[in-house]
Amino acid sequence: MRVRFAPSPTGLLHIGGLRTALYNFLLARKHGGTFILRIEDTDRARYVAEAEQDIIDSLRWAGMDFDEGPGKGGPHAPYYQSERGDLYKEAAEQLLAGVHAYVAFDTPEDIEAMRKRLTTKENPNPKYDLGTRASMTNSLTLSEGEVQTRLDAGEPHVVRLLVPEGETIHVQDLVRGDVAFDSAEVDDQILVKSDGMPTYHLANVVDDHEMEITHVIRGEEWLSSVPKHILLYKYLGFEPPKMAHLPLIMSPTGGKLSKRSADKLGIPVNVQQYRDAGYEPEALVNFLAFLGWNPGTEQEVFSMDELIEAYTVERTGQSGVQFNIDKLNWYNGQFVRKLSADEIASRAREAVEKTVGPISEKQLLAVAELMRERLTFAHDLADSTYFFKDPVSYDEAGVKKRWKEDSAELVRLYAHVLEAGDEFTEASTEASMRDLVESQGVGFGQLIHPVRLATTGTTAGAGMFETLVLIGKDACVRRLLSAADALG
RNA sequence: GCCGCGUUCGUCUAGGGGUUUAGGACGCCGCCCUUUCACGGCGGUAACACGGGUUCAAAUCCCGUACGCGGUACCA
Repeated sequence: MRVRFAPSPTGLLHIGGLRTALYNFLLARKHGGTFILRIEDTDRARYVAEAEQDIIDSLRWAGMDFDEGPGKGGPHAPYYQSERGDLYKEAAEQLLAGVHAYVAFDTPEDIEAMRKRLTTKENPNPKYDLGTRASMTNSLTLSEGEVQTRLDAGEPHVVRLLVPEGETIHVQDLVRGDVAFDSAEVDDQILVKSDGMPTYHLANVVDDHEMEITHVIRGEEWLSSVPKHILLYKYLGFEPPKMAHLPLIMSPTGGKLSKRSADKLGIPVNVQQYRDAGYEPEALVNFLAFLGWNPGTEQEVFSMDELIEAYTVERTGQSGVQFNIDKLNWYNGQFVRKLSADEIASRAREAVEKTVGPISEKQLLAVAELMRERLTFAHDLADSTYFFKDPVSYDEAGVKKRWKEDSAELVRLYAHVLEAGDEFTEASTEASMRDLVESQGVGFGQLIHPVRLATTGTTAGAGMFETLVLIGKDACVRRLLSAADALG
């Protein structure tokens, strides 16, 4: 089994692309097959130089190493379509020789004029097909000599697929079953552009055959191109690979998840943005795997190895799926909690130091250990600045709810008790608080809530006494006293 | 317009003739745990697009309609 991920380097890798790569990767790993990366850089106008490195980095980050491809080589190198021109040229010549393709000299203006002439309400997109090819300038309408003369003169031309008449073209799609197309609906696709580069359709068919690809898994946007590919496989004498067309990822507001629509909703689309936002790669992978696929069990959280084990193409869904960032975030929390305190600390360090300045490894580790259950992202640690700095303000709603008439007095008393004590441990801080409330004849809550407010500035957090110990005796006393002054 | 694909809770989905008072997950709400917040546990909210057929029986099969998505490029 050999599968490929074949992106076009026109921009940063999109999560839809990552999901396509993932399904290919899972299939290959499950069956001990080969996962190939091929760069489809035949569109010189849309080429983006940084894109290739981004694709490679993103795949590695996500834990999907490829077996053959750029920088890695392999038996079918090179893995750039721009460097495989001879193969496409040869194929085009073979098609021309078998009269399954023809040369066309029409200029873009000619085609534009033809379309304008033929456009009606019923036919808003006239095609260059078996209905119109006879009225155009090509090797089907020109004499052999005339064609040769133009070719010799170096006249710009393209090579087009000669689509047959009256055929029904079938595809056995792994996720959709039998899909049939009438050849009358298929246009005479350009196979070789006037700059000599192949179009996707030709290059893709030639490469998939030459690289011995057995399974093509790609987005549904390709389904309507399949009849062209089937024809090419047939005319070239190639065996078509098995195909699976994936449901598209849609925006939460409907429509496809484009860069623009996502930006508007504040949803990242590029893998790099997820990486920068602090997502765990396993979480993104798990989430993406479940966007259009499910294992048929009730397990939701999967490691990459478990996904490989569980994956089957047959369980792929058929309808478009909406992107849901809440679920992704939930997955992220699941994976963050699986991390060691050490890993959480190293991921959070940059964000924490950015808000509170340099801190010791020991301290950061202790905070990570204490707060881990409360995190959605590792860098959420940076939100709890009170572990490192005195609070500069107190949560307004919290003060209103928890800070009573007697709070300042009680907090001061507690500060004095802590200051006088020899010990400063979870046990000692709790014991002195319990003693104090008893001697003052007040409820436990009347002290602990104001103490939390005074020492952290918030009403939420980990266990109070563990938190106090981490903050440290001097800082606790100082904070209690200054809060008592500030809040009265 | 034409062609192709699709349509089960708000979202991701299970279920593919009787097992279903349609199951799970996210979200939301409530309760429990608890000094708080989270985690966790328990419970709740909420769906078979519509209309015809086939059948003893349809979410499940067939047809139609509606709606959504994709394609209709010398882009991939």
